[in-house]
Amino acid sequence: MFIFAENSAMLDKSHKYVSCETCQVRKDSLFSSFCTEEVHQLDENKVCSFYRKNQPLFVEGTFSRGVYCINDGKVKIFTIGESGKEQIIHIAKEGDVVGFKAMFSDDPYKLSATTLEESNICFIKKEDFLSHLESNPGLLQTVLKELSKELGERAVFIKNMAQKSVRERLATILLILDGVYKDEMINLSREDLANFVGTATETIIRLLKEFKEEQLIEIHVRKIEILDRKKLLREAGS
Amino acid sequence: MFIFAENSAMLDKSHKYVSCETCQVRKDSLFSSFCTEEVHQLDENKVCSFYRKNQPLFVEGTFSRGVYCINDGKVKIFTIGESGKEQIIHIAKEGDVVGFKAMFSDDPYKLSATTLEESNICFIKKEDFLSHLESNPGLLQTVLKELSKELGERAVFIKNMAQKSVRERLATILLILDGVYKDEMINLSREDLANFVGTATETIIRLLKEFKEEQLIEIHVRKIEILDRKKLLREAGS
DNA sequence: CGAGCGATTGAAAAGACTCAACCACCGTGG
DNA sequence: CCACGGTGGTTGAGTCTTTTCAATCGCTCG
Repeated sequence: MFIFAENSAMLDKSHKYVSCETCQVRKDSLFSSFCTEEVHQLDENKVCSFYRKNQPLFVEGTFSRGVYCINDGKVKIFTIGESGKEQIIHIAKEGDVVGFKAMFSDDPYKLSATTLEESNICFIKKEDFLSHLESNPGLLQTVLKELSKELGERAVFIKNMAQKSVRERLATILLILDGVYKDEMINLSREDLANFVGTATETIIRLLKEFKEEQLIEIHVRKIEILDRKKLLREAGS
Repeated sequence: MFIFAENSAMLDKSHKYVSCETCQVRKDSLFSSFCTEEVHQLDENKVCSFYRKNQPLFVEGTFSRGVYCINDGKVKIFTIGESGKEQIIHIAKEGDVVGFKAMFSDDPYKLSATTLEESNICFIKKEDFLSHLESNPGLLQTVLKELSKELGERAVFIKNMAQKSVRERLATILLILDGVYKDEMINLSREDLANFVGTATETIIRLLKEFKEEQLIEIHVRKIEILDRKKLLREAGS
């Protein structure tokens, strides 16, 4: 059923204007602390857009004009290496607010963001976001917390990259993705997976096959189903 | 002359109480925007301590009680992997303020900090720091900027770990250390170097030998002198 | 003087990468 | 309706970097 969902109209997405008042994901977002009045202001000034798969939100080297609030869909955050190879740093999902880190310095984006699937994403102008930040101590608190959380996550990421084998890293990343994709199955190209794990796509394919043979995962063409989280965690070596 | 400095009294350090008013490194620190009154307050409440080599400032898993302002010395920031191996994330130097990231969440430290050499370090209590943060928008600005800068640095670090060879990574790290140690020579154990580069100490030794043979560096027992920054940058592949 | 730690070297083994070829699926256009 | 081209996925084989393990060395400290 999962497997064929893609072929049905069930999961088709299209442009829809989402009001912040009724937005289901807002309560988990940076803006969870907003009062009715603030939500209304947010709603007035945002711009809600539909993105197809593989459309960029922003590109490293350019300057921030505002933040992106993901209402629905997934976005990869990555940077490009010398050789042109992407390194994915993070996958953002519904409820995540993306691109606000670059707003606190006058430096250009150090990362790029591109949709991984069809997505509905709202844009909030830099000045609006900053003015909310000034007037709402709760938002500031949340932002500081988020920044510090991400710093911690990246330290762990660095450690994983530095100390774990590719096999362990793949297991780790699959578990992270399991959290991102929640009730859906993981749906990433082999190349994106490789660019997240930091390895070659061939290696990813071979290791996925191993995991499949060991009954840790099931592969449905492009989608990956986690069968045994406990064993996978053991494989991840942490 | 450099080489023998260690044996003379010239570089010996000892405890000294540094007044924030006259502190030479404050102007480059988080507290650069402070007015006379604020500097005075800072001075009143800080505690200045002398640390020998290899003393911890804080340990991952414990809770933050305040921030550490390095007046003199170097501090490694690291996390411990499953196998017990350290992964160094950052080396902090004079003027750096360390440990304030953990203060914005209620989570324990995710990183540890330990001195790499004899150091003079001031401690500012959490409540004092936070109260300055509330009353001084300039400090908040600086903190946000710093957080976003570090997030960017860690993304680059991840990319380097994921995409570069050990040799390239060593070159990269040597250049970073060159910036940290400025006019001094790099002075780290092979093991610390390995834990920064993310490799085995034997590999570090072999690669340092190669770099030495290629006239990129000179090795004075434990200290490393950079001879050719341009070539090293080329080796670093960026 | 002996213990012990950090640095060094050598040799063998393993993990991962590269390259090249091939396959499978999908949408297009004739 | 089918051949075509393109993209993404898969496989195999050979190569190379890096790791691991074991042994040695040199220096410092008690």
